[in-house]
Amino acid sequence: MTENIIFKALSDPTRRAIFDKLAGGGRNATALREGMEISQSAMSQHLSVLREAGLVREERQGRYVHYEVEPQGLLLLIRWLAKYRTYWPARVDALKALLKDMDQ
Amino acid sequence: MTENIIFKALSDPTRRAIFDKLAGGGRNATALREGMEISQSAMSQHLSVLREAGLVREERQGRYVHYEVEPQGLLLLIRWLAKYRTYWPARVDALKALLKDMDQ
DNA sequence: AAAACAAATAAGCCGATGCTTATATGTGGC
DNA sequence: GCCACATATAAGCATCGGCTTATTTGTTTT
Repeated sequence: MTENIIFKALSDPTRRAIFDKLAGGGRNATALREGMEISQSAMSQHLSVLREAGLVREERQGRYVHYEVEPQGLLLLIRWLAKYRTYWPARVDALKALLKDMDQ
Repeated sequence: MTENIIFKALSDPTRRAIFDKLAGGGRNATALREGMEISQSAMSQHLSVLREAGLVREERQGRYVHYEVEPQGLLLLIRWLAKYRTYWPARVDALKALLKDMDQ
């Protein structure tokens, strides 16, 4: 689960869209395809890449496979970004929201 | 300067290494190459990609071109990550350090 | 002006990547 | 067992991406 695999996995917009959908709630591959104009095979391959990168976890449930975001998945990316926090813009909405979330 | 261009730019390990070097201090392309076993042309092309992604800024200084990290560059990546903060592991060293930095 | 050096660009090569279609594997219901 | 459905995998194709070499552009020095 190297940093590089994660960046590669997230470098494709379709995979980021899939990840985003999963972040809104775990579901199976068929449900993921809804409204996405993507073949069954392509979806399966994308999910495989996301899983290899540790961004997604899967669990078989009967004849479906349930996918969901792996909470540890973004860790390396967070660490990578944190290395450069001297370069983060000082006042960023996202940061403020993040702070509010964490400050407890 | 779309999100996608940034992810693509950072998906290459050589470019992340270049960015990392620049984060340690701005310098020109020749200096960047030191200890990196990369051709002049390849370096120039990588820097071009980083610049297009808004991660790096350049300024001509005589016959050298000085490159440095563009402070706004990581903004979109930060925003992207912040979207998924419900999935961030609660106790992360990087986060704690970040908090300490920001909480003032 | 000419030579020397820094960087950018052009063109081509080749491996990586995302897609397609076709087929295989897994699982539940009849 | 057999069929239907969910997902994975194989194989091939087209495009993309990072590299190379060669050349061009820009700037300083003499």
